[in-house]
Amino acid sequence: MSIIYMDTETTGLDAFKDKITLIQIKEGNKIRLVKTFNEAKIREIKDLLENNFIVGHNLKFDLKFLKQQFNINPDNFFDTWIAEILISGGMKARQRGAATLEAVTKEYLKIELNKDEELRTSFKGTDLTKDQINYAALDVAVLPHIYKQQQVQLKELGLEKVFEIEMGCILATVWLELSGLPLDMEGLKKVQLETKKRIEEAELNVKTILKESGYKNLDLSGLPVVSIDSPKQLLEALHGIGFKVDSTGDEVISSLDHPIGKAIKEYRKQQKLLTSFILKYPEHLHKITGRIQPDFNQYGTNTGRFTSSKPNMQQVPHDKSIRALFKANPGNKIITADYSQIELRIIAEVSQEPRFLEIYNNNKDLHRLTASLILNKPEAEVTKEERQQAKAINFGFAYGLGAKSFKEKAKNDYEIDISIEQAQEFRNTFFKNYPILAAYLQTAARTAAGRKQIRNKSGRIVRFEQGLEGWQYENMGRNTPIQSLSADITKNAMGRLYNKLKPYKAKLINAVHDELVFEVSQEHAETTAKIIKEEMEAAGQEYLKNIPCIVEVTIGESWQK
DNA sequence: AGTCCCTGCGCG
DNA sequence: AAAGCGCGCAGGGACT
Repeated sequence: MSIIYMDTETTGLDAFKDKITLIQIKEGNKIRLVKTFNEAKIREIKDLLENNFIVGHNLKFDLKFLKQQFNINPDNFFDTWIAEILISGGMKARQRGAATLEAVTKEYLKIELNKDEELRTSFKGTDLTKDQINYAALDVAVLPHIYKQQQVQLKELGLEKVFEIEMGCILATVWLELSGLPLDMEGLKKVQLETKKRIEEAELNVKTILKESGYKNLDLSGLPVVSIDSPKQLLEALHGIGFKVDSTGDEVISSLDHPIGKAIKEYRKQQKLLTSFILKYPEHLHKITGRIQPDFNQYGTNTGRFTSSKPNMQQVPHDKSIRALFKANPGNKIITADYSQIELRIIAEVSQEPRFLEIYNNNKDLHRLTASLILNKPEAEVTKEERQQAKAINFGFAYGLGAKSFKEKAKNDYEIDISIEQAQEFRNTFFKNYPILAAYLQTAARTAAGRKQIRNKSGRIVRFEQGLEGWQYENMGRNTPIQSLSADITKNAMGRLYNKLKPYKAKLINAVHDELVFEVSQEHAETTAKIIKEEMEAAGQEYLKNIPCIVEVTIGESWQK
């Protein structure tokens, strides 16, 4: 097997619509530019790429096109884009242009790549200019030097294992982006009408309250003249009924001891639902596939998490009416697979807090335990609401939430009014009952603040930006080892599942941090659900050595929570 | 008209 | 003295 350096030029960024116009291949000292694609040539390239080790920059892009257009499926590769971000400790994940081939070339070869926009987007025809040919050839010519130096870096930094996870995940990401999501347009139209009605009601409600509170600026029909969307106008209206507030921000609105507060919040909620979600999804239906085809960025955050955009499928509201819109095509089922409390299990694993370990090893409920400890009552008497509250406690306090913020959170999320003293008492009780966790968190926070970076259990390094306050590093130090390991587990699972689910023609339609969603034919639903559970759990169990990793799998007609 | 920043809010 | 972490996107407002 030899090393092949590869890049492609396309007519655009859409793997369904646009076409590959050029494949650049560097093998040994030869650079080949392939621009005609007859059957024999495709067979030859397929054979070459599928049976060798491919090095390329952001291979997701090329692999997506190669699969879609030519059914070429390389499976052994090194991605210099991911390597670069990994080596940077995730810093280059979010710095625009920091990990482009141009930037990486400059860093390792000290030369400027001619990446001017005009040239870059000019590969539409088959007759290439000299400039285009030079440009295209240079893209692969630089790769060996980058590859060699990155290999050394990955080794020196001890990043080989996590790099393997990343490489194993690339084809799963291609799979994810090519799959897309089905959207139930009929259902959507119904929800759209209902939501518009709710907005009208909420608007009328706000205006009626304004009027009844003595607001004077009325139109001919006797209703207040105000656009609730406009902070300026809304502020004026609030002044008009006697509130001496200086903004219409959420905190101000929430603190209004008046029915108008709730009314405005309801209006905003419904408005958000309509404009950010319901009206957006149809705009993203792809003309060719008839599905939503979001972008997924495999190294979207400094912690190694995916991000999703256009549309962001990681922020779909829990509302049943919205999730139900992602409905299986006829003859198919949707499989939703969730890691159960993965972050808290990771906290248990890395901290070795005995009470956490005991809970998970005996299949008990940590939120309930926390509630009972804090409220000082038997677990059996903990109500549903109290358990919900304890959930916020477990996450919040572990990651550095203070008493004051907890008080705010309790009010905003659960409409629970507690005093700051009570919040402080909760916090004290929490750490008193989980002393090993407390000790771990303190060490993690201090070490991270000192080093300004962490290394998690799979070896991933997360470096923090410079110039922050000490407490900020401490909070990142508490959270990052957990969040990043969770990301690694999910990526590990995705790689495994890409391989295991091949025979079943399942589609991976979404990836939401600790949740994977699939669409599969009815006949294979049970079998694939079983494999999904097994593989996801095995992927987690590689890191959770002392406690079980549990995945909850449901088969249904649509995406569900 | 396009860009940038801010706030607010959806998700993990 | 006090401070949970990680995202993307809509809308407003300021600016060019």
